[in-house]
Amino acid sequence: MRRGAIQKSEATRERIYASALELFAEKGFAAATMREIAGRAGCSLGLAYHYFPSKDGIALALYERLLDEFVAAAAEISPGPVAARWSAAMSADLARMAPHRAALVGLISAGLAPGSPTQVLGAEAAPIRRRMIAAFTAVVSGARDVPRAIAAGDLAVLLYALHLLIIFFWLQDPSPGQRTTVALVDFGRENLRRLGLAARLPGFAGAVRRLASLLGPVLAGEATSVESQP
Amino acid sequence: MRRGAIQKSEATRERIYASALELFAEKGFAAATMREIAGRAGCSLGLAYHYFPSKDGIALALYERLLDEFVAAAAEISPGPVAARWSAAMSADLARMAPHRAALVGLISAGLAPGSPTQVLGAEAAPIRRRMIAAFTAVVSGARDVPRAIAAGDLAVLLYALHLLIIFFWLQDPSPGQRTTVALVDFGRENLRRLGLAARLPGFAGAVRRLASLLGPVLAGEATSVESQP
DNA sequence: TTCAAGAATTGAACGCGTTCAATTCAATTG
DNA sequence: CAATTGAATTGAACGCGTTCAATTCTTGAA
Repeated sequence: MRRGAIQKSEATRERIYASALELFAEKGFAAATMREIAGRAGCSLGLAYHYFPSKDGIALALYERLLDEFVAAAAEISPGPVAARWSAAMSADLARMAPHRAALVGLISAGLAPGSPTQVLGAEAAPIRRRMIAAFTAVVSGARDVPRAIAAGDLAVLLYALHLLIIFFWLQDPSPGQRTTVALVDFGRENLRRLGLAARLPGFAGAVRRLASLLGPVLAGEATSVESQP
Repeated sequence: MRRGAIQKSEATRERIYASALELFAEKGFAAATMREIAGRAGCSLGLAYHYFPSKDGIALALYERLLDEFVAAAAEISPGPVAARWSAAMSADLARMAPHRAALVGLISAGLAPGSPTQVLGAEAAPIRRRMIAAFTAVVSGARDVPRAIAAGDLAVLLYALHLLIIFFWLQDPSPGQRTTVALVDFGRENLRRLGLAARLPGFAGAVRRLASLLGPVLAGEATSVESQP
């Protein structure tokens, strides 16, 4: 096997991937069948399984591309207040994901089943979650207006949790064009803008630290194993 | 057909329901097969589908029982501060759901697929969501310490949204005994206790109203249809 | 040119959730 | 006591995602 063959197999893989994304968008994740995906790609059913481990796996490949784009885009956001940087990152992410809503719904649905390799809070997806937290740390660190009382790492954990919530909501948002989700991002930006004021309130910084300490280990994938109690 | 037959068919239905719950708990929702459920109930596969529309439908029947219990329990909570009433409702709900985590994971997973009758934010589940909002309205109304600036209906919508979030998190919570979720409820109670102070801050009451106005229509199932734009 | 080796590709098969025409059964009616 | 009616029940069948032994194709070495 040589250069030509590698390109050919890569092209086949790409054809399967592309026809899958088309069908997911056309008829939804569940209604798109692997046989139809293979058929449109001009190959047999078995070959689709040679290139992808499962139907979910195709959606996962899409998600990983989007993840890379998110991380790259987060590093490029122009300096400014956290509120502006966060909302820029979220808006751009939603825009990138918009054409793939159906595929991502399928992924999330599979990602809730325990034992699945794509489980959202599962051990196998921990590296993905850590990359996202790192990306949000970059978003926070590039801002000058984050109060001293609030650790950048804590804020990054909370913004990632908020990101997860907003994506979940967006996938289900029944409003036309998902405009409620857009309004939710606006709402988040307005309130993030008041972070400096809020941080002066007694108890606020402590609450942020506490919430981050609860969610952080779960999201980063630490201390999630069940210890035996004597 | 008379009394005796009705009782017999009800008993059959209950046998299928019970063996399904057993198997969900034993091996998880996905690994429990309809053939095995029917087999343990001592009937044929087809009969299970005579009594339940689908595998998800069995989990939905469980959820509806839990919903009834939640509504009834919410009405029985002793008077006191909102924080205490909310945390009592949540703790009791988690305790009731604990034995059925696996079944509920299956339900939630199905409830994210668009077009499914069990879709969490879908039109068909709107009556269920309205009942939950009504139950939370009762929780709020039974408290004397809710600030005037915050409408009971708005707070109920937000507490229901928080309930959904906490249940979602609980279903995925990898910490032993889901202790992180318990800590999250404690955290919520502590912060709800400060609602009176927070309500005095400029902008807080407005933010509550705004968020409730965004989430309310989606949760209550209003204005979710796509209007044609001229 | 021949050949062995490994990649690319196939399609039959499995168990799953689900459907449905057919059958059995029990109870009311004439 | 049949006859009838409708519910309770069955099991074969369908299409799905997935697996895998078998086959074809490609390529570098002899």
